[in-house]
Amino acid sequence: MSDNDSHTGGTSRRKRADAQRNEQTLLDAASAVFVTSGVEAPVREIAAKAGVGMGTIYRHFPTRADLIIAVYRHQVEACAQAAPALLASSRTPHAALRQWVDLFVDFLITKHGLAAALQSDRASLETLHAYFLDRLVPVCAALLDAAAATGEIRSDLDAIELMRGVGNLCIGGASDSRYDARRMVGLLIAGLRQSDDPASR
Amino acid sequence: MSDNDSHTGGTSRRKRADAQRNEQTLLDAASAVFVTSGVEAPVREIAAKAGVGMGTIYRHFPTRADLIIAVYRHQVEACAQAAPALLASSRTPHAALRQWVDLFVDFLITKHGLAAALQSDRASLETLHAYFLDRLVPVCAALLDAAAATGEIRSDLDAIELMRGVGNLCIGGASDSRYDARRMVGLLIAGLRQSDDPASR
DNA sequence: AACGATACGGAGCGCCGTTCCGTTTGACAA
DNA sequence: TTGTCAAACGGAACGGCGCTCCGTATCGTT
Repeated sequence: MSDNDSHTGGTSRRKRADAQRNEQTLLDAASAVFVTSGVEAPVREIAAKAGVGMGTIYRHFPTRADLIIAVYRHQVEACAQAAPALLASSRTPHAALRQWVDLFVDFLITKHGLAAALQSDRASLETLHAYFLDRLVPVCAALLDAAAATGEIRSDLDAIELMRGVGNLCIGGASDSRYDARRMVGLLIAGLRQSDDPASR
Repeated sequence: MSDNDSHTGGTSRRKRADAQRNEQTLLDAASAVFVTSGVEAPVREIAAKAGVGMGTIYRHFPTRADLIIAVYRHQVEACAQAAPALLASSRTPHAALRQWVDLFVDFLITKHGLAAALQSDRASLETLHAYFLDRLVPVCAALLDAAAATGEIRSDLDAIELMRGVGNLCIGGASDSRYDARRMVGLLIAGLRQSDDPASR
């Protein structure tokens, strides 16, 4: 629709060469800055690192969310596509769910501040929110449904809620030796198990 | 200790009346603004609500953390002091722990943005961090130890870690019908149980 | 070579936290 | 009551930030 399509009206206008170069330069710069300063790094810092002006960065990525999404799209995609394989290779759906959540957690805690950005209700980040949810919630839901079908876990929990919980647990998970996000998420997933133990209630 | 004592050095200087009034006015204003705009509300908004200048608010509460602490001190204290009673009245230490965490969660999710502020690593909020941890971690540790002593729960978890996990889960817990922080925390606490079920591992 | 269309750069605006200092006010002694 | 001064006040001002806007430069085509 709004894409610069290469077929409507024949071989129409393609994106200019310098624009393509700048987009890639910006992605590389943002990726580097996100590592050192987190995803909330000043826009000016990214622009400076890329050696471009403020206008350029906003033209390519109108909101910070667009930039973050572009930088991490590949890894999110990989995470999403790993689910079916895990489900097929694991002994139980619950094990597959656990492994998949591990992948997601690894991704989140290595991206400084991303988990926090994901949970933030800042309006400028709603696109980010939507992207992650749209892409990963169905994947998570499939794993959840499979595990619920075998009776391994309770079935009264939405994928959205679980993902938000996992995302929340990953906030501040890096660079703090007193907090291990992986362990907390492990607890959460363990708590998900259907318990026949009457003492639990 | 740090109070303006009325005896040291005889009847020495007491705090001026207008200063006392302004401090109370500021606490009331901040309390109101925190409800409507969250704990990250602009300082100017609080000053305006109280009808004082910028200088006044910073003189009474040098950092935002000081203000937040002053506003919520009573409730934190109540939460801390509830623990022994719960431990005495509950049938098991785990039940006491669950009830106490419920209290803590109720407190966090009703204060718009407080949970997020607690986890933020902004340097200006380190006082807030320290206050909550100093006050509540020992309380939580006592409950945790009691439950571990009976073998009800695993014993390899620090109170700090649990509290951070619970705090994290409460982020964004209000005003979002798709996410129930209480339920997530319930899962976490359930996952804490010592499981003799071999299928869990 | 000439000319649109496209993209670029950075000055500028508004918001925010924080500081700083000239002015006002309350408390106490004379 | 009045005088005095430390204490407290208020808000202008500064630096940093996100974001916009438009004059300028560059690309790709004729």
